[in-house]
Amino acid sequence: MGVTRSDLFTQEQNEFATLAKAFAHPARVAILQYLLASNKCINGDLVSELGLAQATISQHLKELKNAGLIQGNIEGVSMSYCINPEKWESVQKLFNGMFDKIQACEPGDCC
Amino acid sequence: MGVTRSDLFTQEQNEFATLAKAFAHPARVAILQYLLASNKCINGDLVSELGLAQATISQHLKELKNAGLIQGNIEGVSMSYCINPEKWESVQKLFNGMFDKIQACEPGDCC
DNA sequence: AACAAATATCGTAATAATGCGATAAAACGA
DNA sequence: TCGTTTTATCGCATTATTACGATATTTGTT
Repeated sequence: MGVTRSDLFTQEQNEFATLAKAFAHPARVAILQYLLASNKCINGDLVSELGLAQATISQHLKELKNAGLIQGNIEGVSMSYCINPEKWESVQKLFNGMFDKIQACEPGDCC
Repeated sequence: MGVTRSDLFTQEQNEFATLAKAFAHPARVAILQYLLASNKCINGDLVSELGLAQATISQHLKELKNAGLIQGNIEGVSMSYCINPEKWESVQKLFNGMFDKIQACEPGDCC
């Protein structure tokens, strides 16, 4: 008990939930917004930008990387992170595939 | 330690993260897809549809309701849940506001 | 009123997520 | 090589999430 029953759901449902989980923390949202605003970015900026400890930010960056939303390159002594454009576009399509499924309500059918 | 530092982030970032958290479980994704597919819906359908216990589904429905994504009406002895269309639309706009922020990469700027 | 059906809530156990200090690892310059 | 800077990982404490049986609540029926 206490463990998510991924086996009960479709691959798409699990994938959607996993991506949503990557968005489900304000620090990660802030990181993504920062990367979106400045195409070029190094991790050090984030430590001074957000009020969290370096270890915490590194952990959030790892999760975003695991989700495929960002990618990192070694830039000399520091690290350069940016959005993964292909993944970003596919995620937008996945989410809009969900959002667009809503249909007009017939009066009486809806609550 | 161990508690999310919501005070460090903007209201928009916290709101975005909270909504994403509502999507961040395959059972809730499945529930939303079911509600999107059938405009009319009662809770009992979901218990037989998904493989989870009644108490668990009721809990997920509560979270979706708290997030404002769905709304429930008493329908005789049972309960009728459906998507909240206004909220749904505003969430789509919020997410696309994020997704659309990506800009074309100048070669050399990106990693 | 008594019963049945459908949901919600409670209590509890297990797992996941969050935050951060300490430390390791990697890359550059003197 | 040694020291500096930057990032990643480890270990731990704390809080949040998930699941479900048991029970309470609500509504309609007889």
